[in-house]
Amino acid sequence: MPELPEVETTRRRLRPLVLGRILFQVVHQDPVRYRHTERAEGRRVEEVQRRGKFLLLSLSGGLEMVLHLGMTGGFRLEETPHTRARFLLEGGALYFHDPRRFGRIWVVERGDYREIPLLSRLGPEPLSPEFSFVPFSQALRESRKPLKALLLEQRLAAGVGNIYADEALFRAGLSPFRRGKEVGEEEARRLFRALREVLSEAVALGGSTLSDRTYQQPDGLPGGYQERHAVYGRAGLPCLGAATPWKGGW
DNA sequence: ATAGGCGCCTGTAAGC
DNA sequence: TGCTTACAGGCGCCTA
Repeated sequence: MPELPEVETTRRRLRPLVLGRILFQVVHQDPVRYRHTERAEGRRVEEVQRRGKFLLLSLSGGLEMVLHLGMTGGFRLEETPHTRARFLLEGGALYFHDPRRFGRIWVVERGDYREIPLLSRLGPEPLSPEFSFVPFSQALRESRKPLKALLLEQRLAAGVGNIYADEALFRAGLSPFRRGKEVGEEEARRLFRALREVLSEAVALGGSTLSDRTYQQPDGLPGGYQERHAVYGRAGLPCLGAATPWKGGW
């Protein structure tokens, strides 16, 4: 569930905690999920960036630590029953918490993503100036897949998951079952715009913390966008601004 | 090219 | 109350 807004919020909170510090050791017992972390030891953290749902920590010596939070991954300031890796840093420790263990860590030569195929084929950042309508609508129309599936693929735009795919489609007034190639110019424009709006609003509010509280910031703070969800997790609930649940069908 | 299914993983909700 | 089963979902992978 950490999607672009949650990962971006994590990046912003994590950055001041690690920037310029030496990473002494990454302690864990899972060399399959957390690859080559020993390469990072003794390196300084030079920058903390995000690409789609990936966190990218530039390390001294031309290395890079890539993290994917999976569904339940996140950083905590203290140990938890689900601490999977301990980051021992100059000036303190950070704990990688991940109950379902879908999170992954790699340490690679900077920019060498051969071990991380998804990162290599990621589409454009939807909140960057490089996200432009023409290639977006062109890619839409080249596919017969349902819009929801297309949004989840990370090719049209990087960082969109279940929550924001649903929210953007709803805001654009498009059914998730519509096929890419059936979408007209005006509809494509609405989707393009809705994606940017929904994602930037969610970033501004610190992402979405669902009722399972699986996503939270290192200091335990929740996000604020869950209260704005128009559709995600709202099956059977009243429409926003309406008194009774929707009784319609598809 | 696309669809469907499984596996990974564990907490929680729902059903009996 | 206690047990079992279903579900959640990001992603890879396999088969049809």
